[in-house]
Amino acid sequence: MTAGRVLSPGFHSRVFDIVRRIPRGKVTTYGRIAAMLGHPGVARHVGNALAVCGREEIPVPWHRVVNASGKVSTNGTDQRTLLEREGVRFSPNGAIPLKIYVWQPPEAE
DNA sequence: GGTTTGACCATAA
DNA sequence: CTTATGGCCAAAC
Repeated sequence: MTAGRVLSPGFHSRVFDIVRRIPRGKVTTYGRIAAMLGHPGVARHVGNALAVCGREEIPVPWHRVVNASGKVSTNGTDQRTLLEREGVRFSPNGAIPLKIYVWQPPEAE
């Protein structure tokens, strides 16, 4: 490889690819997606990518992605509504029990 | 091409 | 439980 300076060409695209693989009724966290991509510290970009996805109206189930606290980072109530609609139950404090609803990929590497 | 911005995360108090 | 702080790094300006 000539330069070898390729770290993440089109990071957003990779994020979308992961989010599309999330099955209905399951959720995942930003940091976890970042870890899947091989970058444990780029959780912020995962959220940023999804923000762009909403702006570009890209068909991605972004509502299935929450933060490490199990709460939605979006200000709107739409995300919670969509999740409950998929069968996800929220805790009294308004957070999701990740131990139950977190999506665990079949194969990790 | 440096500066600003984020749909975050871990830790501390 | 909440609030505050530092760090992480790509994309947009």
